[in-house]
Amino acid sequence: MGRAPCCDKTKVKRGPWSPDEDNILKNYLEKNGTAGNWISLPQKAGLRRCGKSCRLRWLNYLRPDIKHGGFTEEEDNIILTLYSQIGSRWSLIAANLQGRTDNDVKNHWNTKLKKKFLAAQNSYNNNSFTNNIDSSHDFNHNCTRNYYGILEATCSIVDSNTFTSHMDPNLTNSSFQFPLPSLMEIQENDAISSVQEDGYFMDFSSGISSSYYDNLVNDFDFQEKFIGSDPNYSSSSSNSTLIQLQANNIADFDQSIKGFEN
DNA sequence: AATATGCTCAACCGCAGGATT
DNA sequence: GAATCCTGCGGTTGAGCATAT
Repeated sequence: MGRAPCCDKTKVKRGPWSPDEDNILKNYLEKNGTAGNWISLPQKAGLRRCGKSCRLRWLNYLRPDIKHGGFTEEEDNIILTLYSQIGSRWSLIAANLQGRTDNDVKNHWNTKLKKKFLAAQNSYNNNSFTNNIDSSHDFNHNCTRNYYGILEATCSIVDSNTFTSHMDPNLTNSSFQFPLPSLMEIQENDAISSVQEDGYFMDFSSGISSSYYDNLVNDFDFQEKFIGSDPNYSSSSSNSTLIQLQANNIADFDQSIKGFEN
């Protein structure tokens, strides 16, 4: 047996709401609330509308705390960050934005942010990263995640007066971005990159997916250097596995980082 | 000025799942 | 336990507006 429709569609009004209807709904809800039942609300309020339509109109437009107007850059960043972590869970994303509804966020994503997001991903993923480190130099190194979910690494060459780039003699420090194949595969702060005296390392103390691992090893020419218990994360009840990957090629590091310069 | 195309966003739809009968 | 009700959610649609040709 099929599900009964929530209302008789031949007897309710559809389409855009008039100012009068808005007033009736707003006044009724401010006085009475929903009383826990949207389906019976339109009849009580004197509206020829489906209960679902009333609910949507209230939640997405009439509620007093709704913020109308364009999204700020900060809001964009929050949406992009959360989308990279949880996907299209619009209601959860909207819950992190004061005064925004899931419908607003979804529309904004579909019309503006999706293109921005995909363009950024394609741009990073099309760059092949050859991870070459000149081990004769000392680097300060730092990794953060930007709001596209891309891991950004910044290398500063500490002993810059001894460093000579083949591509650019003036290059003493730079930053590059390390594309992630999938935004959901590594949790924030799981990857700790480091430049050590014998090469470029990425350590994963918890949760590296097999596809990301394969990507590092095959596409980016990393090799497995160490796999075992991580002393920094072990406790009496559990141990974490440490996977350490080392870059194979050392030769053209300055060329690589120049290619990923901001 | 007229028409085509693209964009925005309010509204609708169907489904999932929890609550109630 | 099954049937039904209701809410909330994400995907989609289409009217209206803006811009390009």
